[in-house]
Amino acid sequence: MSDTEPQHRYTPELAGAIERRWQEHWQEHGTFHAANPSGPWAQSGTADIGDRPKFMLQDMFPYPSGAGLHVGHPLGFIATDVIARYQRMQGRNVLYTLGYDSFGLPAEQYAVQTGQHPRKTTEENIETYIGQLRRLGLSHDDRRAVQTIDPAYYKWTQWIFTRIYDSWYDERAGKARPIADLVAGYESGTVATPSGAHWGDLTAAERAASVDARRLAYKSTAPVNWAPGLGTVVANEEVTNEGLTERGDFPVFRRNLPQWMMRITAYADRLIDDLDRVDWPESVKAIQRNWIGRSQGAAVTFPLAGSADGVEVFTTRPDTIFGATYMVLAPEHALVDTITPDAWPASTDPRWTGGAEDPRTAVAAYRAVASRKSDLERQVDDKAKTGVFTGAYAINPVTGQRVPVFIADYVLMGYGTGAIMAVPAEDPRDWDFAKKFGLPHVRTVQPAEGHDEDTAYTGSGLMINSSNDRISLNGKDVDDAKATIIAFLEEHGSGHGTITYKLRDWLFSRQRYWGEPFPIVYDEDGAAHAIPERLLPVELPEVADYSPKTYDPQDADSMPESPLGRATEWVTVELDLGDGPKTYTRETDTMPNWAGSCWYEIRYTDPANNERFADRECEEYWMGPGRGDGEGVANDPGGVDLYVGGVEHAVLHLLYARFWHKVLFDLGEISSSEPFRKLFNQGYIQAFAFRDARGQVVPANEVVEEGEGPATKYTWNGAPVTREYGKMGKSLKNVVTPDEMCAQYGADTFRVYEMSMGPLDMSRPWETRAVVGSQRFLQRLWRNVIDEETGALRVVDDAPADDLDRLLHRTIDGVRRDFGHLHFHTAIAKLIELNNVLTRTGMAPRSVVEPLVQMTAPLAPHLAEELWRTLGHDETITFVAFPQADPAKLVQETVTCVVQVMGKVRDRIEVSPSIDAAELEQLARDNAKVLESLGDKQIRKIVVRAPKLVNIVAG
RNA sequence: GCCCUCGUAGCCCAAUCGGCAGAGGCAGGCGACUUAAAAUCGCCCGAGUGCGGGUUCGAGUCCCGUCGGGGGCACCA
Repeated sequence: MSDTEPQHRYTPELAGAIERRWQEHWQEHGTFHAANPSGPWAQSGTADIGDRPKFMLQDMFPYPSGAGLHVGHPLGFIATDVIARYQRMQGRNVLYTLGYDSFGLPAEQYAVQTGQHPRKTTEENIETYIGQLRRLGLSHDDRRAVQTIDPAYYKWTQWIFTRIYDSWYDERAGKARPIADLVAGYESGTVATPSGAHWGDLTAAERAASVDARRLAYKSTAPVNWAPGLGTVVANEEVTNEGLTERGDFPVFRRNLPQWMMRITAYADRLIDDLDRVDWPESVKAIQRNWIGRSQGAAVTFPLAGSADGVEVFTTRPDTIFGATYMVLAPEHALVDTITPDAWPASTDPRWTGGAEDPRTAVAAYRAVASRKSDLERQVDDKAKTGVFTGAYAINPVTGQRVPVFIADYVLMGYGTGAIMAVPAEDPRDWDFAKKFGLPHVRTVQPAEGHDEDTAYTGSGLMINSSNDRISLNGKDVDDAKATIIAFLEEHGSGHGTITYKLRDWLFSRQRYWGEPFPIVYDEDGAAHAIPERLLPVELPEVADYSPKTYDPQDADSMPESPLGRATEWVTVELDLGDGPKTYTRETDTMPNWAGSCWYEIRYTDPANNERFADRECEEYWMGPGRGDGEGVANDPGGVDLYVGGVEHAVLHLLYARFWHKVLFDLGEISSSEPFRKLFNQGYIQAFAFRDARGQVVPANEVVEEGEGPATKYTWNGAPVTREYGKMGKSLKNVVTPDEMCAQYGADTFRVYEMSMGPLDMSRPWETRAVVGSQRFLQRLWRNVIDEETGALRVVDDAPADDLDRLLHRTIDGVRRDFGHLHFHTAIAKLIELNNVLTRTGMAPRSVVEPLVQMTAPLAPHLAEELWRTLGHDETITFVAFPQADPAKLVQETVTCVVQVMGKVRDRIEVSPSIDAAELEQLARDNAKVLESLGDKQIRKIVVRAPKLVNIVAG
């Protein structure tokens, strides 16, 4: 076979050789090293920053799993590489690299399974990734490829933690400030202490507590998500809506445990409001807004019957307060103990008591059951409302009616005030509960015509049954009623308008080994102290057993236990924190794996810096507001010019990273107030999987396909199999790797194929047999430049034919536009089209071939470099200016004008592009085919869109 | 249940502002080259846009409804 093959054909073997050669060339020359404005790389690689504009782009850095990459993973990486290369050809200084997120649960679990140290497996996995990716020719600045497990990196992760720890959120200033300012505020009395006491009257411990209460990173005992099967607590964001952990699907229980938290809730408003300043997909903005869940309403206090105390509730429907016929507290609510009497009030409905002799027994029993329920179980018995009467009554502040107070787990402690006023007539959940417990309802909004009388009414309407001797809401619409009643409540001291959020503080502790240690030690009194910068990093110690203590997944009463707690020699440490050497105890929890990814984009700008997490000048150069694509944009927050990644990080990583970024901004450490100015979500490459009659997965690449369309039959070893569509993975036996593709076709072909499959943001199925199309394109391009038999240059210096020249400029114009919109698939189509014309004419003028090679360079860089060199250029094509379209050549000499009668095409005429409407109309009126189809019909109207269309309306 | 997306040829996908439904690729067919096959080259084939309404001179595109795929949220008061 190979004897007959032309010697200089662009075969996979030749492609592979070319690719390796250029990859070495780039490596050797530091071609992709980006210069910084200051520091060691102020002059770098091929150039200094000069007065070139900058462009910073990146992928969401990968978490290297043991399985290596399949063809779906590099999709985003290839896309960003195309953009990076395109931007370089536009003359921009481009910051583009790829680091590794490498602390965290999966690495640890994998290490536990294989009995190896997580560092070893993690580093091996990273090596595998680097090897696989190197083969693709990605133009990363490899000097900037940070790894979160590197102590030189996590030193600064820990340092940022201490900065957050040493900060508080000043609501009046609307930003974070150093903790010293808080102490000064407490001292001067301009900031009230939590207890309201004078600073001077507080003991040292009370003062410390007052400061701790305001820190942005704080330790507290609060209900957290405890997953016994995982042996650690997890953040709210890491619990799926089934109430299972995102990693491993373990049940989650609510437990009160002392844990480190991040006060992300202080930033709720800014995290929502600043979404208006970034260029992100609306869907991701919607997800974040929804997650933060800002809702406007009122806090209303219901006095307790026979007591001076009251219960504060949060409601978004204060207008319905006249219909509040009972109240519900969350089972964990602090007031429950104080309000619950010893005995049931006279004539208590037996349905309310849970069968208990007295309220205290009923409440205790209900609380026990509720606390043992995992989130999953709460989901499962969904609509069935449960609860018990506390024995206490409150007073509806507008009706004066006594209303019974219940506890029920459909009210959550973590939201609002953990207490509600229940309005069965206007809330379906309250309706269900009221129905079950025989509680009354009063309609306060007139339901719309035809409303089912046996349900709550949540629609709009006019208020009814809502008046007392001081106020009447009757006849008002809902919005008007809300405003009126809030004003009334405020006037009478019973309530006020307020805003509540679904977002809760970020649970930052993990009882795991494989994470950043906290830079925190405790003194003999148990008070926490931050480790000063000079003693960072706090390195992760070696331990004999790094696996966490896990439990039966259902064992709700188990307690988390950190692996670092076993490193006894490490835990006890003597330090001088400024007041002489003392013995301290280290924090043994570690940070969640999100910590390292909260600020890596900043580190990319100056990764070799040992003095600072990033030089201020570097951060400002690459990420500052009004720079790069933010130039000329009003209110630009700065940040990475383009960030590409999957939508699955919409709340986790992207919310946390924004939060840290804003804290650093507030503290004056950085100039940008958002980390990622523009976000793009790439789609996924999915794959078909096949199962036999027993439901067993069979290898997808051995399945035979016959027939077309709905009649297609799939067989494996002659037996019919069924097809399904889903993720690529080992268990589905449908994995295709980039390594296979590079071996079979070459990296350039693989890159072009991935980019040509469809729009980047859409998911699509992988189809190996279609890859050959991309190979044919590159092969034809090669053949247009180089004689396959002799290896000689085939290009001629003749001027191209006029129509070829025009096509070239249309192509340049279109490709530029497509690259700008990340529409690589249409750009490739245009390049193929131009190349096919060259193939067909059999003659390749240099003035067409060179721009074609240049335009192909971002997509198939190795091939382009090789052809560029063959064309006689010594320099890398990397920085050669991208072709410019000549506007004069974009203007067509003639345009085909469509002549329609009643919207139907009747004729096409060639006209000048500059033809005026009147002239075109006349041409259409006189057109023979038009006259024919018009017959004797009257012309009613003529729509002229010169020069492309005329539509004659007749009747 | 609510929200967001996508439905165009056998398959993957194009179609600026509403203006000729087709740029490109795969598969398929025919031909050239070949002893033959593969590869290569040339030519060809193909849908009225999931379905039903509406707006408009004109709808794949806008609006309403509906069905199907994918994703997010869900006792959040």
